[in-house]
Amino acid sequence: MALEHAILVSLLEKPGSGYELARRFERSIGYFWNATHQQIYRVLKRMESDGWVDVRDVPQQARPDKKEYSVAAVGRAALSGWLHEPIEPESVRHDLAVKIRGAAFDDPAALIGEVERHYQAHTDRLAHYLAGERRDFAGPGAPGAPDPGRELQHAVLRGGIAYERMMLAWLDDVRATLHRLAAGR
Amino acid sequence: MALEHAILVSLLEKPGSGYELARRFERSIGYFWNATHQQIYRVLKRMESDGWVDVRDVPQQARPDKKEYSVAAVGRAALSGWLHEPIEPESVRHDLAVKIRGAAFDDPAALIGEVERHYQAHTDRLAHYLAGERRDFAGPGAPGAPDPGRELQHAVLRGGIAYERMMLAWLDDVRATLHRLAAGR
DNA sequence: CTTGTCTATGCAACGAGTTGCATAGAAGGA
DNA sequence: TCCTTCTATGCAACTCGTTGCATAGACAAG
Repeated sequence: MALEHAILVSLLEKPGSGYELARRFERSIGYFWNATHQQIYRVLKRMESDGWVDVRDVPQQARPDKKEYSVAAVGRAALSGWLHEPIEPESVRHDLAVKIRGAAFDDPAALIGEVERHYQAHTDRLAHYLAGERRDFAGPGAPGAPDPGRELQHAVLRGGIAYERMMLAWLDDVRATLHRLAAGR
Repeated sequence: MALEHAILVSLLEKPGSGYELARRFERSIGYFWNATHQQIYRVLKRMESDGWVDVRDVPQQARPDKKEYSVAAVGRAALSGWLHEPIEPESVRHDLAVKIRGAAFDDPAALIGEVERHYQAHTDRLAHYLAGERRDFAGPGAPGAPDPGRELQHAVLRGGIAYERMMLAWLDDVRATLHRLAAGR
C-alpha cells in the first residue's frame, strides 16, 4: 500500500489538514493518485498513532478549527525506506478497454458517444495540465542550483501531459475503428 | 465494479474455467485488467447464483476436473446494460509518480536504478505486445466483412502499444532529469 | 525418492476502498 | 427566508481485493 506514502510526500511538500489533503488529491495529486476524505482521515489517524506525523491544532475564525499535520522523523524514515525498495508493475484497470472488447458482442456504434465523452474529458485534463505547466514551470527556473522538488514535479507533470496526448490519439483511433465497423455492416 | 463485466467479455470471447480465466487475466487481458484466482472464483460463484453464467462439469484425465463457465442470457443482458451506461474518469494510481516526487526529499540518484528496471519491464511488455500483433493481426484480415471482435481487440492492443511507447519515452525523460539533478549537486 | 511445478478449486482472515450519513457554523444566491 | 455550498471531521456498514493456506493427482528434474 502506498496511500500513506503519497500522504507523506504531500505533507512534505506542504503540511496541511486532512481536508486540505483531500482537496489536493482531488486536484493536482489526484491525477496520479486518488483517495476520498474518509480514507485520508483514517490513514492519518493510524500514521499519527505510529508516530509518522505530528499534529497541531489550528483554531480558525468563521470556519471549523483544523488539525494541521506535518511529517515526523519516523515518517521521513518510513518514506525513505519505501523509496529504496523496488515496486512492481502497477496493476492497471481500463474500464474503457473492457467496454471496447465487449462492444463486439453488442452494438459497436453505441460506444461512439462514450468514446467522444472520454475524448472531451482528456482534452480538458490536458488543457489543465498545460495551464499548470505554463503557470509553474514557464521561466528557466531560479538562478543557481536547480530545485530538485520543482524539477521532479515538472517531470511528473510531463508524464501526465504525455499520457493525455497518447490517450487522445488512441481514442481518435478507436473512434475511427468504431465508425468503420458501423459503416461496414 | 467491473470485474464481473471483464469476466463476461472474456467468457463471451471464449468459455472457460475459473483457472483458465485467471491465466488469461495474467496474460493478455491482465495488461488492462488484473485479478487473482480467488477473486475470480468468488465472483464466478456470485454470477452463477445470479444466473449470469451457466456451468458445465468437464471431467478430465490426468488432471483435476474443471467447471466450464459460459455466459447466460441474463449475463448478456447485464453486460449490454453496462455497455450502455457511461463510466467515469478511471482513478489512476502511479506508485512511481509518488516515488519521483518523494525523491526530492531523499536521494534522487537512488531512484535511477528503479527507473531503469521499469524501463526494462516496459520494453519487455512492448515486445510482447508487438509479437502478439504480428501473430494475430499481421494479414489484411479475412476477406469480406470485417470481424468486429478482431478489429476491436486490435484497437485495444494498439492502445497497449501506444501506452508502452509513451511510458518508455517518459521514463527516459525521468532518467535524464534524475541524472541532471545528481550531477548538479 | 524427494522436491518442485502445473492443473484445479476453495476457505478464512485481513486490509483497502466506497458509500451513506451526521454535525455545525458561515456565506451567498433564489 | 430557505436552500445550497464550503470548511472540517468523523462513524458505521459494506464491498472489493490480497495473502496465506489446504487439497490432490500427474509429471518432470535432480
